[in-house]
Amino acid sequence: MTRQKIQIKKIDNTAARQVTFSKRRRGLFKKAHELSTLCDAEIALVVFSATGKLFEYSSTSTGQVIERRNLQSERTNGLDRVPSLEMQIESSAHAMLGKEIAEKNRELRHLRGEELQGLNLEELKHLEKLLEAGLSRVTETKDERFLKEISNLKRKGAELMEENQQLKQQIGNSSMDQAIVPQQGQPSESAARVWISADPPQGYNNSDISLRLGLPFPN
Amino acid sequence: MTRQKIQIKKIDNTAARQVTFSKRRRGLFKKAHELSTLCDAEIALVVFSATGKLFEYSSTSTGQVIERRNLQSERTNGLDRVPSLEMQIESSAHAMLGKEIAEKNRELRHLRGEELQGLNLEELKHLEKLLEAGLSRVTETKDERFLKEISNLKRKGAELMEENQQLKQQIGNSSMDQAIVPQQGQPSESAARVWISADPPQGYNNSDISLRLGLPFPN
DNA sequence: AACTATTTATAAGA
DNA sequence: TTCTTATAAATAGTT
Repeated sequence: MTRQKIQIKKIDNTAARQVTFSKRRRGLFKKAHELSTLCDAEIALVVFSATGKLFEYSSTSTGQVIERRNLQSERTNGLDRVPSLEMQIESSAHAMLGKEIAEKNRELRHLRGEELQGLNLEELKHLEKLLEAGLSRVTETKDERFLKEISNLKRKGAELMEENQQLKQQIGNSSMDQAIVPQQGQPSESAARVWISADPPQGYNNSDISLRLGLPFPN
Repeated sequence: MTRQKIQIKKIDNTAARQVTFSKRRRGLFKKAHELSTLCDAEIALVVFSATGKLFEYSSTSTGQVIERRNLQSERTNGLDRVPSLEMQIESSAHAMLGKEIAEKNRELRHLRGEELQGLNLEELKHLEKLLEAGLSRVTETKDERFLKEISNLKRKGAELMEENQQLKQQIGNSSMDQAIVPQQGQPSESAARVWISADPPQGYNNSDISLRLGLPFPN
């Protein structure tokens, strides 16, 4: 556009082309910057050279402008959205996770005895075995838990009985020296009062204990 | 840049700014196109006016150039990647699906009687009930399936017996007229030969049938 | 990278 | 918005 007007078509000479690319690229970026400054515009300019080198200019951030463009073109039409390789990967990953969830749901329904019509006899038998095994393990664990509670309670009961005995002895001893303790009850009755807010002192069996302590198995 | 040189700073007058925006935008797009043509460059130019209007030029497709840019900057650094609102949404959806799968896996393991140590007595009891219910449904379905097979086989057996009877009669009749049929056997024995490649003709019970027809429950 | 003749872009005005 | 036009800016070809 000086010395001689040129045709706007690809420059054949490689060296000349690269020189022109450098010059014009600078000019283009300058113009882009002037426009954004003068007119308060948000601009992103991405340029790949013929050799694949990336140059970019942006008034703010290229990513930000691209995102804004995506939102904009999403609103107007659905066309020319950037599919984004990552997005495609994410989508297929999403689909796979969805399938996995569907499969697990199917498994769970089967284990709950639902939707069995699609299963053949072999599968039903396998499922039954699975459930029997699971059930026996769960029952076993539950029973172990019960037994542990029971032995805990037994131990606590024994400890309390022992403490009770000691208290009885204390009371018996001090009633000889001091008049503070009321003398109208039998020693066993006054000792029993220690138990009022806890457990009955005597005559309980294991199941009695668990119920009276308000354990979480009311049936 | 003519009649008078201007400062590169925001034009205050709104009307003047809009005029300049139009003029310079056209110039910028023209320059971008010339660069892409002359130097075989791939260009995307995205411009938002101060009023939010979107203008874009691209030598190929804006989306394509953006995608190429994303790949490029992914290779060089991890910076300024377009986070993309959708990508963020996808990511959190991904995380939620992941959690859902983890939860379902936990449920499945519990139903298989695994990892029960984290459950309390209430939960164990609930799990046990669930398994009992599931197991009873599965067993029921399985047994129904067995019974259906059995009645099917009974019906087939009855049909075959009837056919057998008819064949016996046919043979009995034709042996009177023709010498082709060998006479050395009892009528019942020659009739029995019809069964050779199928089923035994007589003396079976239901379980016999099911076994001999090779049904899919060998145990 | 620098020069410069020319073309091109465009500010201001209509 | 478009046209005009004086002038600033960009740049093709050369060094």
